[in-house]
Amino acid sequence: MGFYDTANLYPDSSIGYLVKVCNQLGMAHLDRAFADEGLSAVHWSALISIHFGRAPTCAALARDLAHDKGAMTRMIDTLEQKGLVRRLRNDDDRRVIQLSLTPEGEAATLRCRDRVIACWNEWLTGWTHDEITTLIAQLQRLRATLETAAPCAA
Amino acid sequence: MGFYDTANLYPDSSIGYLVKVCNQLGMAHLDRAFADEGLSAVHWSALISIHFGRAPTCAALARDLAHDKGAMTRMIDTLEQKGLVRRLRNDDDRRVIQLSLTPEGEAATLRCRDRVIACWNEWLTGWTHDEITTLIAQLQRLRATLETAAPCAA
DNA sequence: GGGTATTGACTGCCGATGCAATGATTGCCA
DNA sequence: TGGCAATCATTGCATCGGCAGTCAATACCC
Repeated sequence: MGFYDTANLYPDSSIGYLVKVCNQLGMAHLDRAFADEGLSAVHWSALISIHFGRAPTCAALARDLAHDKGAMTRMIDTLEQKGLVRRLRNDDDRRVIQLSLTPEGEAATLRCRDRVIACWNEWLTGWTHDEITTLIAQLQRLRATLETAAPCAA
Repeated sequence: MGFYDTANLYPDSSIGYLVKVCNQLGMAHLDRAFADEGLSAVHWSALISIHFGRAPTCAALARDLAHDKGAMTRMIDTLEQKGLVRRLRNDDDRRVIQLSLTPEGEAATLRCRDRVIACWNEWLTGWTHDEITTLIAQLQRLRATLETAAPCAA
């Protein structure tokens, strides 16, 4: 019925395994690319998310990156100490703390973005435009499913 | 020249971001699915890799999963304490410690595999066979690139 | 054969993550 | 209005991951 069965699920054919390995390798590369900025790839993903205004709060940021809420608080702590992120209490909803980039944070985010673009363009050398947009669309579809998925059936 | 430029790199179009989120969400789901076995998704990925004989040693396992070598030693420690994995010194190359699954480890690996199959078939509901094999092929291609990629150009 | 480089397993250290619980604030509903 | 649930940020705790360094065994090369 489904795609996978006990005869065809092995690491090289498993989307989960491939996604995990691609993620680990890509993040490790970017960690090194950002080392002289004192930032990690996870830091940058938070900065760029704030930059695009898709996560004005700590909780929204955690959801956007599928990250732990508690860990996110501490990550914001360090980014704030570095002078890259500002916290601002919201007066309409006093539970909320608005996040925004400082000018230094904005500058660092864009510097890192240029490196990310360079890396990915290098990694995607030889790919056609259609192949890339197809991959993006499929990953978006998968993300949407996983975000709304109920706990797996036993 | 490349696919990405400063005008089109935003989270929803970024392969890196999508891969990261899909990985985090998928692993979190599987962590919960394996909870009653006392295993995590990362544990299972190590077990299944040993099961398929693609990583007879600790170092090879770390490479196969793009995992840290030191962390892998400790992970094997816990899997050995749980009675799922055996360590056996190799007489031909005395640096190497052969890894193998115990019968209990084999059984737990297959039980978890069934759940992984169920989860992924559910998540891929509505996908055609071609869409899935296309995604797998693209991820394999990306993995191969990332495995051999030199540090990113600044 | 001998010296050097490489590989494999392991350890200490630091920082990061996941989970659960807390306190504060708001929304909802009888 | 009052009580209950939900949301937000934060924190403590245990665990895990990445990095660098150590020691032993092997491979390579002159």
